[in-house]
Amino acid sequence: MPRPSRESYGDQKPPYSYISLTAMAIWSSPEKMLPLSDIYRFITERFPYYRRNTQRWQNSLRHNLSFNDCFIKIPRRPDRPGKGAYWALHPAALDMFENGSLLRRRKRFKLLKTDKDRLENELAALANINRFMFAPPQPSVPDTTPAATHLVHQAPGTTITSSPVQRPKRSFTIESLISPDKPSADTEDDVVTTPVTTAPPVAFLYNPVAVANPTPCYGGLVHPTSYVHPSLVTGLVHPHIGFYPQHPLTAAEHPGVSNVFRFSPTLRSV
DNA sequence: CGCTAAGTCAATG
DNA sequence: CATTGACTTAGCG
Repeated sequence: MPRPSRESYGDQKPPYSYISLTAMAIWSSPEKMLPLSDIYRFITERFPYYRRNTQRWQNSLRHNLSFNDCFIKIPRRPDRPGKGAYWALHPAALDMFENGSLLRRRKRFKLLKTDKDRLENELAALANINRFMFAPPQPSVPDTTPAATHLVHQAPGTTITSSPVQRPKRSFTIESLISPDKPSADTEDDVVTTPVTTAPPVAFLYNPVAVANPTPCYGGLVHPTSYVHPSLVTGLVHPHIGFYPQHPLTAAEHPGVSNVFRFSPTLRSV
């Protein structure tokens, strides 16, 4: 035996809840988001216990994904093969297990209805953008070089109803759980160092925790974990979606889609 | 022990 | 694959 390698619980049930397991899987991925199938794979590869009764626990796990606000479903980019959406962690839920058991959180992570609705709107809009961005003609994926050329445009009536989501807490504990397997010089320690920027950053990272490195955008860099004021947002950057300049989508042309470009109070720095 | 998070079963899109 | 509900099980203060 070369080495035990994995956190070998053998065939014994690991001391983690489905939520913990799922969070680990998602967090271990480069993009911080995974399709269901990959979440399954992560779990079965690491924990032999879950190689049996798959029907049962996978059903439960799915139940968790839908039921818990800490998981957000992000539409798959049409130009990526595979089925099902991607699942990510809600940025505000990263400290879910902090000073708590991995078997049972102290409290359930629940979004305020208002915040939940907003998120839903944004994600719905995201799906719309996908359709239009990857329309029939040809999939011009503006992934690598954004080249945005549009001015800041504060959406009319963009009220920043900053709900009292105080999160001055720490980072993630899941991180350490999966580290033995993943050296990744991923997230540095300089997290949280760049709160509210006042200058150049002009893009809004839809899923701030999804990208390992700062994403170059029009006008400067935006740290994945930084808060970007809505008035500075000219487009949207998402690791899975690419860059979307605000221009092509005006409230007028695409009613109901404009709010994609508004900053969501629920997605502040972590 | 009580509270409530977590897990199960299963119907329904 | 995803959502939901009704119900059971079980962590933890």
